Amino acid sequence: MPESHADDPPKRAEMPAEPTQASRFGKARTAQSGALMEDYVELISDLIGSGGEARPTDIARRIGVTHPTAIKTIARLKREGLAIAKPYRGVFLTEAGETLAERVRARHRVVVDLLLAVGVPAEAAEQDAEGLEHHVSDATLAAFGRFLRERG
Amino acid sequence: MPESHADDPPKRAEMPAEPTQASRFGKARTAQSGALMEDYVELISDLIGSGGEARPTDIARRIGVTHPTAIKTIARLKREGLAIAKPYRGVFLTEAGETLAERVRARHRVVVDLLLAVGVPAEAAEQDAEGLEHHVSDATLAAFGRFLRERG
DNA sequence: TTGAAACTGTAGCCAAGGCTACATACTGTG
DNA sequence: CACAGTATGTAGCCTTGGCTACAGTTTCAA
Ligand SMILES: [Mn+2]
Ligand SMILES: [Mn+2]
Ligand SMILES: [Mn+2]
Ligand SMILES: [Mn+2]
Repeated sequence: MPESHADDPPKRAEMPAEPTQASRFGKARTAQSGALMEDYVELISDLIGSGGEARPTDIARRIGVTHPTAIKTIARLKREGLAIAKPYRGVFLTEAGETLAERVRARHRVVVDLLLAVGVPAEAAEQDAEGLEHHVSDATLAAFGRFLRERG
Repeated sequence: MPESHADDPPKRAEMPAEPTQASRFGKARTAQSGALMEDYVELISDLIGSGGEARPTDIARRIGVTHPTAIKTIARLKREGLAIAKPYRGVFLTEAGETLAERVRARHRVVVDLLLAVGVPAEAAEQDAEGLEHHVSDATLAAFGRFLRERG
C-alpha cells in the first residue's frame, strides 16, 4: 500500500486522534476476548472454595450455557494453562488460574462497590458489574479504589 | 440433586430455581453482542456529521479493522435496518440508526464524565469507556446522571 | 481522454462461542 | 450385582467477527 500523503507536512486542522481511536476499539476488543476466561476462572474458584469441587455441569448451569459449551470452554482454559481436568474428575485451577481468579474477584468487588457508591441500585450494580468488570483497566481500578477510600 | 421434572413437555424457557447468576451472565453476553453495532452506528453518525459522508475505508480505519471486515459488518447493519448503502455510494443511517447513534453518543459521554468525576485519569477514562459503555444499563446510566448533577 | 491509484466489493479461510443430538462413563439404589 | 439415571464427553452445525487474496469500479491528474 503506497502512502497517500507522504509529502505534505501535517498542518491540517483535522481531528488529531486518528490512531488513538482505532487503538481504543482494538483494546476494547482485546479486553472482551478475555472476559469469558475470567468469569469461568472466578466461578471455578468459587465452586471449589465453597463446595470442594467444580463439575462441568455445575459450571454450565451457573454460567447459563449448555454443558457441551462449558466443556469446550474448559478445554480452552486447559489449553491456556489456567486449569487442569482429567475426565470425570472435576476441574481445578493451576497456579496461574488461581492468581487470575483472585485478581478478577477483587476487581469485581471494587466495581460493584464503586457503582453502589455513586448511587446505582443494588440490583443494577450486580447486573452491570458482570459485564463492566472486564473493561476496567488497572488505572481505572486504582482510581475506583481511591474514590472508595476517600469517601467511604 | 434430584430435579425430578416428571412431566415437562419440550417447551421453551425453563424456570430455574436460582436464575440470578446465570441470567446476569446471559445479559452481559447479550449486551456484548450489540456492542459492535453500537460503535459502528455512532461512528457513521460522527463521520457524516463532520465530513458529510461515511465511506467503508474510513470506517474500517477508524474502527481498526480491515475493509472487508468493515463491509461485512455494514452488511449486518443493513440487514438489521440500521443503515442503508448503495455500492460505491457511502453508508447512511436509517431513522432507527440515527436514534440509536444519538442514544449511544449520549451514553458514551455520560460514562466518560462519570469516570472523570470519580478521579480516573483522562487517558484511561477515554480508553475504558469504549468498552464499558455497552454494559451500562438504563438504571445505571440514570444513576450516573444523578451523581454528576448532584456533585458537578 | 485515459490509465494508475485508491476505493469497494467478493471469496474463502479461521477461531470463538453458542446450540442439539448422540454416545459413553459413573454411581447409587433396589 | 444390575441397571437406571445422571454426568460427562463427542460430533457436527451455526453465527459472529476477524483475516488475506483477488477482482471490479471510480476518480483524478497528466
Ligand atoms: Mn463478568
Ligand atoms: Mn464477575
Ligand atoms: Mn464502544
Ligand atoms: Mn463509544
